[in-house]
Amino acid sequence: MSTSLSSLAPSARSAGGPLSNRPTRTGAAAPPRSSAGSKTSLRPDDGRLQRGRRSRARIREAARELFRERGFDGATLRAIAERAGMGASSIYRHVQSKEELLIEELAEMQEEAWTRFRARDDRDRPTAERLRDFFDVQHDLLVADRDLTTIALRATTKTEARVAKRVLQLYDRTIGLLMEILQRGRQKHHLAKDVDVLETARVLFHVTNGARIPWANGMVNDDALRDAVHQAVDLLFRGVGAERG
Amino acid sequence: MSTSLSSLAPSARSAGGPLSNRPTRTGAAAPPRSSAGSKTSLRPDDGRLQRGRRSRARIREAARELFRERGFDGATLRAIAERAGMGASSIYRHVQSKEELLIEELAEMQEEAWTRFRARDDRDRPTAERLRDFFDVQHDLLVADRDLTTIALRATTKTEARVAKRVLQLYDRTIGLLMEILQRGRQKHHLAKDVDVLETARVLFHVTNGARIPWANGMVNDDALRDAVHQAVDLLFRGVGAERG
DNA sequence: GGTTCTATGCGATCCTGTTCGCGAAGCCCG
DNA sequence: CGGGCTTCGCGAACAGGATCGCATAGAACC
Repeated sequence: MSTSLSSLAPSARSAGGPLSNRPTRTGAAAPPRSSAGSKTSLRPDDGRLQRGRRSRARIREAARELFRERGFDGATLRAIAERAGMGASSIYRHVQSKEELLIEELAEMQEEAWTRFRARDDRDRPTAERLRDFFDVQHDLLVADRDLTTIALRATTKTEARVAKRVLQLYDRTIGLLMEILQRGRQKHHLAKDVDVLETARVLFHVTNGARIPWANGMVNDDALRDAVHQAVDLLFRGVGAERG
Repeated sequence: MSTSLSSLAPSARSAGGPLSNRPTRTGAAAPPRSSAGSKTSLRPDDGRLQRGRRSRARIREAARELFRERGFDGATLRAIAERAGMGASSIYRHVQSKEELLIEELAEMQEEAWTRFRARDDRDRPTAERLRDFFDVQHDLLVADRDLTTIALRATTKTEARVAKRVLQLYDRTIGLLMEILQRGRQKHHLAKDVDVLETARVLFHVTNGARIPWANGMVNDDALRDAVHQAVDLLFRGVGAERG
């Protein structure tokens, strides 16, 4: 529980990744969920494990369907369980929390966004254009699953949960990908030479993510969101300060 | 319930305020919760209303204390009720949801931040410096109540709830205040003349807000957060694009 | 005074995410 | 085959936020 006002309080404890402070390496997906120190060889063809994987798949499918039908909050765990053909508590053999079910899809979507972007990308285009393009791809995917934005954000606010860390990892990954684009831009002298690529990537990420909050709440429509993101990129590139002397 | 994937879906429905799309006015707190169309004159000295206000005050006090003692999630509604000397369900006569209790304090804190800033501000200083200063003030207050950031964010993910809208209003207010600073900067020619002040304010807000997420999760310490915010402001002012010709 | 309306308050109850203890079935080893 | 261990699954139960219907007491109006 907690989210205490004081518990984590005093300073440090950082753990790498672009969101924290050390410019570490980016990618690398999370390891499987089997507890780290298990000594058994964990043969993947174990009959039980096979059954487990099948169950897990059924759960994910049921969850995905119900999320789309009723939204995240409307999709009861008991309903998901029923559609997956099992009791509600059994779900917890495969998943740590309800949010995790959605997070997995967020991860998948993110990968998809990057793949699509790569497919249409050309590394020689202007950097700002590439960025806008990536955000467009991401935008289109998010519009289809509005809850992803929302719940990812929400998961981020459950301080104790491993889910929060997981989401932050995903965020990190996107930031890393943005860095990749920016790095290329620096090579091609699209960027001012004193620019901190990591910091810029973070800013880009936070801005676009933040802009989606009012959107997720229906205060802004899809197109306006897209425009806002584009504007933000432009703004960041041009800078708001008076002309430099 | 809901947070549906589709319910709010198709476009528009916007409602003013800097976060949405029309640059409307900023301030103005929410009206009291009594249902809008009541015909009674609602005399504020009504004995029942007085009692109500006292109860409400007790609730807020109890809530604030318990939030500090046990954190938001750790502070049970039943515990709050007990300390306020009433049954749990009675709280709902005064408040729409638990989050609302915290949101009220967020609002208060925000006002406090602005007041403090005003006290030490000098409108003739460089714009970037004023901005950094405001964020510092805000930072100091937030460090004292870490949950505020967290829960405000969480609240924005309950899309159907009025609390979400309320938080967005608060966000709007801050954005409006940032605009005020920027506007002054434009007058004093600290800004490039083609800059969209509203958009800039939004970007500033989202960046700083976003940067607090990893901080709230203990991935980044207080000072690093402060630095990140400063860096972001600088970045935005200087722009990351190659020198303009 | 009696009637009616409204703001409060309360206890019971609901709903939903999550935990617990138990048992069954599969695998390995001797 | 028969123990030991692990993976799955289950129903019961818990916790905590929220809702409901009923009760009470001021206020307003006749």
